[in-house]
Amino acid sequence: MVSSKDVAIQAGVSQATVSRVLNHPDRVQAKTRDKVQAAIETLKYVPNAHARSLVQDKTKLITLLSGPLYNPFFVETTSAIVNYANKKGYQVNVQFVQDDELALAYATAIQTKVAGMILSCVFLEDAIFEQLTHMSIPFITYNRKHARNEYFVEIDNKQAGYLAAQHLQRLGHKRIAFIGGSQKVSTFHDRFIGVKQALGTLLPELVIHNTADKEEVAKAYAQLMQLPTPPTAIVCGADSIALAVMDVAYKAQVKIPEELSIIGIDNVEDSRHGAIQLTTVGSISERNLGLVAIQELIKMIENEKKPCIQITESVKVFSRSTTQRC
Amino acid sequence: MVSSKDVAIQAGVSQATVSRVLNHPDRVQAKTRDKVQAAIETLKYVPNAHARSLVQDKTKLITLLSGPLYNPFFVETTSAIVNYANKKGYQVNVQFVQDDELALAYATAIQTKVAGMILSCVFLEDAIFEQLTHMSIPFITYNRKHARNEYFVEIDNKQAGYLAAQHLQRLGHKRIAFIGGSQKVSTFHDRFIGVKQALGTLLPELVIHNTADKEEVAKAYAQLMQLPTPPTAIVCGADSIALAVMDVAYKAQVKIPEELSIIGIDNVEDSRHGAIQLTTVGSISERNLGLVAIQELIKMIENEKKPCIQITESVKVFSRSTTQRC
DNA sequence: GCCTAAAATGTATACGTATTCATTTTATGG
DNA sequence: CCATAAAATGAATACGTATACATTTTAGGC
Repeated sequence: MVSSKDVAIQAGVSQATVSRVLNHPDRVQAKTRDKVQAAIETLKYVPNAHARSLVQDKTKLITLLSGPLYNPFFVETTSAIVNYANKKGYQVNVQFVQDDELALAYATAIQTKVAGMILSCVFLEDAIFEQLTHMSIPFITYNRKHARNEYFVEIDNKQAGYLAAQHLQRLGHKRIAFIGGSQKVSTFHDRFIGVKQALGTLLPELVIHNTADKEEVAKAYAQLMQLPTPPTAIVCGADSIALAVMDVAYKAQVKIPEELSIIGIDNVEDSRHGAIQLTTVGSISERNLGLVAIQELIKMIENEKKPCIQITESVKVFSRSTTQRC
Repeated sequence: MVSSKDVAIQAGVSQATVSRVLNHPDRVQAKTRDKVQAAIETLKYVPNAHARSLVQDKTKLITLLSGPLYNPFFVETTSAIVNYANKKGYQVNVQFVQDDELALAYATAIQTKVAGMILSCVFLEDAIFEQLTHMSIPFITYNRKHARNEYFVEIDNKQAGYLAAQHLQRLGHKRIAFIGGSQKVSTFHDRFIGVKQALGTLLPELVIHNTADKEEVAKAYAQLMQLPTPPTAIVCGADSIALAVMDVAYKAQVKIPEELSIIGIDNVEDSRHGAIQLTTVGSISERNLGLVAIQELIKMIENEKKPCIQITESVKVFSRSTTQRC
């Protein structure tokens, strides 16, 4: 490994000067600057980011703890986050964490001294909040939020659930089912509250929580459809769930929306596809939540101050082709 | 920031002992080990990965240079790569790089002393190869490969192109178009060669290269369909392109496959979706290319030896519902 | 040409860890 | 109980960089 010391020798200057050429080019004469640059080229020197961040006690590194990519929502947010951070000169350490491995993910993530952390996967009650605060690491959550109600970017989940259920109700549906994820996370928790607000009481047999991946959605779907009187419409707690439901429904030759109406929440890119045309609820501004979050995080990092961030985007129904009058 | 020195003081031992507790617990008495562990808990000490990698001259860090996530192929590979690497104790630095920003991506990626590098985005002729070799950084490419023909994992792209075109030909199609990406990358280059082998000469008006994102695909599609005699079938150089074509076709009320047959290459997960059912060409084993690549890379990193890796997976047609007899 | 201020460069040090080598403590066997 | 080997611990150092401080060089004004 070629170090700044090697460059210094090659250029006939001190190591400090090499460092200055890199960080404060204006503080060094043009002549010596050229000598050093030449030496850098010759030796193909590249500065060691670890040493740099060790001495400066800061890094250009951000850790992203995202949900799994089989959910297109996280595809879009991950993409936006990584690209924006890179543009701003930050490297991004990515992990796709399943809820049950969260603790491990935190542990490893914290070892790398990071400039900041951006996470989607937080439980309502989660110890990570204290830990990050204690280490004074700037952080922000997107999609989900913590019970402490600080530093988050989300859509109005209650309203989203409400509008989704209301949409089906207004189309005349009476037997409306709900398929969602864990109630331990704010997203599904709040969305379900919204659904209940719109519908009043839901029959327990028509409510399925804790589905995560495609297989579990398929199981949930099967369970609903083999009921004596199956639902005529389903509110899916997320577009990823809706897409999975559509998949199994199509494969079971069930016509959508003729035989079954489906509505999602998130308004992901995929839902707009000509072959999908999923009716869904999403933010009015159509801003990418990940992008909003990373922008806020970088502001926090670079301004060193932490005004409490609480962003909740208003939502509306995007009516497409997977719902129709009952 | 609390350091191992602080822990040492708290526990009444030397810093060296703290380090030993962390790295060679067997080399320290149970009693002192407990004292140190207690101190670690009390102070919430977490070791600094930068200092560690500085002194050891190695890291548990891998850089991934992936293609953009609007291509579902990269969604699947990124997911597999990151998850496997994490399981093996590596952090993954991710960048989604457009071909035109490749140089910048390399530059920043190299600064972080990494254990290895895994990249999809390489040009056939690309200086990165020499640079990585010079820095003796283990690396591997997936999807694309370099002209040097070393350290890659791919599918048999020529064969894939050949089979895709042949499939349409056997269905009786005469006017077959091709939409692909840059010919500077091995993937599209080879796939197009295969197409030509199967079809003999293609009319120049039916060949469109250099499409990257959705918009460009839409333009390409429009260009083809407003020809005096439009094609009856399209070979898409990648499933992502095929999906984009389907999107615009559906929105233009063009029936697939009745009015237009479409075949892709990659066999991504999305292509199996009930609402999509894209006919495509993909590896027989259906192994995730990214997974294969990361497994090989980690082997290289941990065995320190570098047998040349050249993996080309055989392919076949997955016939679904976007192609039919002309 | 000399004095002074300013600019440029060099020297020394710190960051937090792992490890080599030296030293101390413990265990073993007679 | 002592001699010796082995085990455990401590002291010192290196990794590559940035920077505060010291020193040298340059420029400016007379």
